[in-house]
Parts: sequence; structure tokens; C-alpha cells
Amino acid sequence: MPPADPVREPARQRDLRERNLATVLARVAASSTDDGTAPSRAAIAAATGMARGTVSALVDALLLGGLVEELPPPPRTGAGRPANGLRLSGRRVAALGVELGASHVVACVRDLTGAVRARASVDSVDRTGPPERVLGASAELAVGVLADARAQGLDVVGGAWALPGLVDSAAGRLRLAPNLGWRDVDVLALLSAHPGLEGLPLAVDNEAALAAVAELWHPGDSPGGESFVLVTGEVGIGAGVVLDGRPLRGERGWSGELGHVTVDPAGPPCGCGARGCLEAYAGQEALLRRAGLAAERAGADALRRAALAGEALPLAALEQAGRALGVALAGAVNLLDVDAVVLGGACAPLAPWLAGPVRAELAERVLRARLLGVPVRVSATGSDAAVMGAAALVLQRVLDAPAALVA
Amino acid sequence: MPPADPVREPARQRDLRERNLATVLARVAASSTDDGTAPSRAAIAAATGMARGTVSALVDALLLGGLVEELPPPPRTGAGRPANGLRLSGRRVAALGVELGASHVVACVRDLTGAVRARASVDSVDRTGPPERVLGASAELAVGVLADARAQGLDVVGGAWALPGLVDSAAGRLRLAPNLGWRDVDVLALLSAHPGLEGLPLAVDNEAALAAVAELWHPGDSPGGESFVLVTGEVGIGAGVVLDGRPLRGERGWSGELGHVTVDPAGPPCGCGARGCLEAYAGQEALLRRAGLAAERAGADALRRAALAGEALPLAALEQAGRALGVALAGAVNLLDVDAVVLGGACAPLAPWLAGPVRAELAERVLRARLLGVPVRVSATGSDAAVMGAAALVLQRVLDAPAALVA
DNA sequence: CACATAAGTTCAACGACAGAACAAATCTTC
DNA sequence: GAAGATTTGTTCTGTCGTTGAACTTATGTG
Repeated sequence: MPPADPVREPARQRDLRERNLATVLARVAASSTDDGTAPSRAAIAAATGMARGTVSALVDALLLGGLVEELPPPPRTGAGRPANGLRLSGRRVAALGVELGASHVVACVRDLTGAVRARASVDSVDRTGPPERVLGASAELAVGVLADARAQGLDVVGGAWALPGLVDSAAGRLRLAPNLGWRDVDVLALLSAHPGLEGLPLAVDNEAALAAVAELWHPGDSPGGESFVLVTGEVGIGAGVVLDGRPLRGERGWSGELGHVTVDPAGPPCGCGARGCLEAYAGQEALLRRAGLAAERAGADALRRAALAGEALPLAALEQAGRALGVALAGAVNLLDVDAVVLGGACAPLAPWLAGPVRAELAERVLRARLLGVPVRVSATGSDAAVMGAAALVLQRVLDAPAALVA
Repeated sequence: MPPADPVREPARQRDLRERNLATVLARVAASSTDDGTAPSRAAIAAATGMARGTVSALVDALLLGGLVEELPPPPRTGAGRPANGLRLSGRRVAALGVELGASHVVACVRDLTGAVRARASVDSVDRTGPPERVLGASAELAVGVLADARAQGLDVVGGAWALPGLVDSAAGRLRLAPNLGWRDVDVLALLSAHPGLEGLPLAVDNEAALAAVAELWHPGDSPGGESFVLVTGEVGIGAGVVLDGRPLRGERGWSGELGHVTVDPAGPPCGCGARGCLEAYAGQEALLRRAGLAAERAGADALRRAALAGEALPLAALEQAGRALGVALAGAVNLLDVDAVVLGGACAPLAPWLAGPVRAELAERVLRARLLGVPVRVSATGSDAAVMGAAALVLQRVLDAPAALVA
């Protein structure tokens, strides 16, 4: 009795073209990331096995759509007619990303090459205000960068908001956000109704998941089909899981709640009501308190300075937080068999003190560690990871389904 | 800088047909599972949006290939020409599954409808012998059921072996199996060379992952796109993860090592070298020892009888094992956002005592539990789960890519 | 300057689906 | 009981997208 599989949609002729457009576009994107060489039509045909004529037709469509451009100076090599190099074009397609950070809001527009073409941020936003107000402020910011981008001739094809908490991205709702004090907010409806955003396709997603997308897009990473868990410690602790180069969504988009994985069932109480959650050890509040820095408002920076100064209490707190993180991550690796662990968000600046204990726990607790170690990397994406990832999410959709923009 | 995505293959015309054959086949399979009704060509066309003529052509191919059959008595309903019902045919295509169990080896052949058409098992196999001997014994068994199936006119299109440990299914190797004492065995090569198995496409996979496939195929489950974690406690504790109706593989096929997720970092030592792994609480050996039954060889049965008799020590051990299981599973649900947790393998008969503590820990430790509870089900698949799943894995490939059998 | 070589374009052919017309089988109604 | 209605299944033409080969273009080599 085979299981029902209602997801399967029939394929039509235009789906063929859709997919092959994406194939060609992916080759252009991959080559420019990999080695800086701009592939020619013939090279793409050879690499994919498609007929040269087909590739030419598809490339023409992509050129016309402004997704791809030809390199004006053809790099000459050996004999024969020189090839026309192709690369992603940053001239037309762009995407908006917005992040509701701990105490600030950031918005940016990235073009198809990933370059940031417009950016704005507001500090000291009152996150505890009603959702309408906070989201409205972010929408204002978005309208501003949109205008900036459009003045550059960019066609912003969509936008994504990075939010902390349990985000139901299919429904466009923020179901639960302890750090914002929100519960079941229809973010998509509020934003879509905002003046200046009407008609723009919008999406919402969890900030950690989007930070993982940013990590995937960041240059310098080992390319292709990679899998990792990215830890993003801001106020809470989240994780973005990437399997086979694709972010793991979960049934409702609520995956990656690493902060509430149990480290010690009899451990200290956590804000969620349980005991011994990772956040109770490595969350910002717990970490600062254990380091004896609770009174100060400075946060992670102060902790970093104290650690650099060699103060005993902060170092002990970081050691313990690293061990707790390692225990939780070991569970994740045992369950998911990802290639690597990446320390991002607030963990990145603290990595000099966290990485050691994390590595030690992973080596001891991951079953496969005997066969294959678990590399611990530090994210090269800065504090803008979530915004960058939000825009990248939209761009990734363009890369996956370019036909809509090629008409 | 978009990430490289080398996985994307170009689509050809025949891929269209391949996929639409699978679409039609999936509809036939789903309807017969869902409600017992046999869909007609017209119904499939209406449901999928394909043209009736196209569906007819595809159905003809499937009929010719022996994957589908028409119901001889057309069920008459209202007005108009009566529809010809279609259902999966068990007459031609079948698949072999083999399991290396704790002390026995089982082999079975299932036809495309999932029905078991041949089965054989050997008890008291010496698992500690060299891989050649143990695998050879399983291959003998397989050859026997293959002959049985072929005598019934079945075309066995492939086989899969369920193995305990870290299985690299892409390479066909068992990398590490503590319970067998094996390390890096080229299972696929050994089996493929066995007389009587030459030429048969074979696969190897982890027993827990395959048990999850069996769970997915078992009638009575909520159909379609479901996601769950299936716990299979035999000697060790494994887990099969299903997301969106598809087994989660992991980068190397080593996912689902729930047994070595940390429950308490300072807990009792585990065979793997770490402390406080789930297996150190709920593994068979640990569980029996804590229940005061270590001396007996009987195993889980004895524990069940003792619990039924109300003995204090066994009940306490089960309570503690259930709590440990709940802690580990809560971590898995937080990370993966699966719909449900399923107790299978040796956990199924002990579910009356395990389910309560598991539910309690999940309710406390899963962040989303406030919004949406985590149902704990007991697997309806019997002790043959892994063999059944092994055969189902091969059948699933047929359902996913039927074109190869339709010529 | 002729030839070799490789890139890119054009075009007939083929495979697959869409949509409409048609045939078949049953029910309904007078 | 016969004609019409209704729904299923088949057939056929049209269209779309890819293939493969022939052709053109642009460059290097002898």
C-alpha cells in the first residue's frame, strides 16, 4: 500500500523550458562564483549535454530578460571563434530584504549578483510596541530603499522579512515570538497593505533560516550541495539548517529551534518553561549573567572585551556556554548528518572562546566523529546575515524559476 | 554571489513523459490507498489537469508494462458511460527486501501493491561472524525467496538490505556497525557477487530509515506529505526521519542516530565513549539492567511481562527510559518540526509504559507545543518493519520512475 | 591567403502534451 | 421502446520545446 503523494504535479511543455532556463542560469551563476570564468553558450551546452542550439535560444531569452549579460571583451584563448562570456546581470532584477533585529531594523536591496545596491537602518526601535507600529516602521524603511533601488533602474521583484520566532512562512504569519511579545500576527497582510508595498510579492521567514541562506550565498564557502547547521545567537538562539544546499523548512517552517533543545534535563529554568534548554546556558541573558555582566546593558561586546582582558568569570561562562552549545549541536549532527557546524550571529565574535569547547563536545558525542570529523567554521557573514539572506531568498526564487521574468 | 547548484540536470522531452507517467501512477496508488476507489482515466485527468487524451496514452503504457490493471467489473454510478477503474497491479513488478536482525535474518518479496508474496527467515544467525559469512547467509535466503517469487511470475526489479549502523547508501558500504563489530564493509560488492544475485540492482540502507519507509507505506496512517520521527529500538536505538513524505537521507545517509543524542551530559557512560547518550537509558541492555533483568537472556519480552505484572523496578526503568526518550525526541522535534513521533521496533510493545513519559517531556520541552501538540503514535508495523521497508524502498523507486519498466 | 578550429545560428524532424471532435456505453425521459 | 442526455475513452490536428546537423562567423595557423 504505497503512500499517497499528492504533491506531484503533472509536467507540461512550458515546465521543460522553465527548468532548462533555470539550468542555464544556474550554470552561469555557478561558474562566476566558482572560478570567476564566464561560461560561453558552447561551454554550457557541453557541461549540461544540451544541444548548442537550445542553449543559444535559452540564453537569448535570459539576455532579453536582463538576467544575464554578455561580457563585452571576449577573452581570447586558442584557435577558433572566441567565445562570448556570460555572467549574471546586476542591471535589472533585484530583491528586498528586511530584518527586525534586536534593537534595530535593517532593509537592503540586492541585485541578482548579490551586490547590495541600497541599504538603510534605524536604530533604537521599540520592539515592544504593537506589531502594527513595529512592522509599519520596517515598511517605511523598505519603501525608502525601494525608491533608491528603482532610481537605479532596478526592478525589485519581491521582498522578504526576517523575523525572530516561529514563523509560518506558508501562511505569512508570525505564530509566536517570545522576544517580541507577539503571538499569531498576520505579518504578510499588515505589510502588503502598507502604502508603497502594494503589489510587491512579499514573504516572511525565520531569521535564523534566512541567515543560513546568506551563509550559503556568501563567497568563499565550499561550493555546491553543502549541508550545515548555522547557529545564530542574538537574544535567543536559533539555527538554520541547510541540507544539500537547500534550507530545511520543516512541516510548518518551525524547524531549527536549537535554543530549546535540552542540554541537561535538570538544568536551570528557561524562559520557555522547561529546564536546561540551551538558551539557559548560551542565550545572551544567561551568558551575561553567568559572566557577572548582568548589570551592564552593553551586551555581547562587553563580554568579548572582558574575555579579551582575560577575566575569569566571563571565560568560565563562555567555556560552559560552548560546552552546552556543543552538546546541542552534537544532537543535531547525529540526527541530521550535516557536513559542518557554523557559528554565526552573536556567536561569531565569541567564536575564539566558544569553538574549542564546541569542537570537544562534538568529537566526543557525535557517533560518526570516529569516521569523519565535524568541522566548526565561523560565519564570514557579518551582523547583516538575516537581511542579506532575506533578499537572497527572493533572488534564489528567481534563479530557481526565471521563466516568470523572461516572458 | 549565488551558490553553485551542480545538482540541476537539464530536462529533456522524455523526462516529461517520465514524470507524467509517475504522476498518473501516483494517482492510481493514492486513490487505492485513500478510499479504496479505483480512479478512472477521466478522474485522473480532472484531478491533475492533464488532457484526457494524454492520460489515456500514459495509462495505456502503464497497462502494457503491467504496473496497472483495469478492474473487470466497472462500478456503475450515475449517468453516462461507466468508468473503467484502475488500480496497481501486483502481477508483474516486485521487490526484494532483506533484514539483518538482532539474531535472525529475514527476506521477503513484495509486489507493487505492497503485498508480501514470498518470505523466509533464519533464526539464530551468528552475527558476530565475518561479514562474508553473515552476508552470504542473507544472500542465500534472498535467492530462495527470489526463486519463489519468480515461480509466481513476478519480475523482481531490485532488492535492498536493511543493516544496523552507519550505512553509506550511495557507496553501498557499511561504514561502522558497533552491534555487528563490522567496519567499512563493501556490502554491495559482496552481495552483487553472490551466485543468483548477479545483475539484480541492489541497495543498502540503515534499518531505522527503512523502518520509517515501511511506516509510510503502512495502511491506516494519515496519508500524504506527512512527517514524523520513527524510533526503532532494537539492540541500539535508531530513528528514521520522514519529512514531507520522503525519508531524510542526510549528507552521507548517516542521519537518525537518535541513540547517541545526549540526554544528560553527566549521565552514565555509553558504549560509544560519551556519557549520557539516550542508549545509556533506553537501549536494550541499559533498560534490562536497570529493570533488574540483566541476568536473563529473554530481552524485551521479559521486560514487558514484568511490567504487566506491576513489578516496581521494571516500571521505574521504563519510566526513566521514557523520559530520556522524550528529552531526545523533543530535541528532534525542535530541530525538525515534524508532525508526530512514532514509537516502533522494540519500543512499540513497551509503548503503554513509554508513551506517557514521552508525551510529558514533549509537552514541556518542545517550543511549539504551546501552539500545536506533538502526537505520539505507536507503530502498527510489526517486527518486520525494516524488511518491509527495504522492499518498499525499491517499490518506491518504481513508483517514482516507472518509465524504465514501460519501455 | 588558404585552411583549420571553435562558437554561434538556423532549420527540419521528432517527441509530448493540449484541445477539440468523435465514438462508445449507459441512464433518463417521454 | 426510442430518442436525447451524459459521461467515458479514443483519435487527430496543432503547438511547443528539444535535438542534431548544416551553415555562418570569427579567429588562429601554416
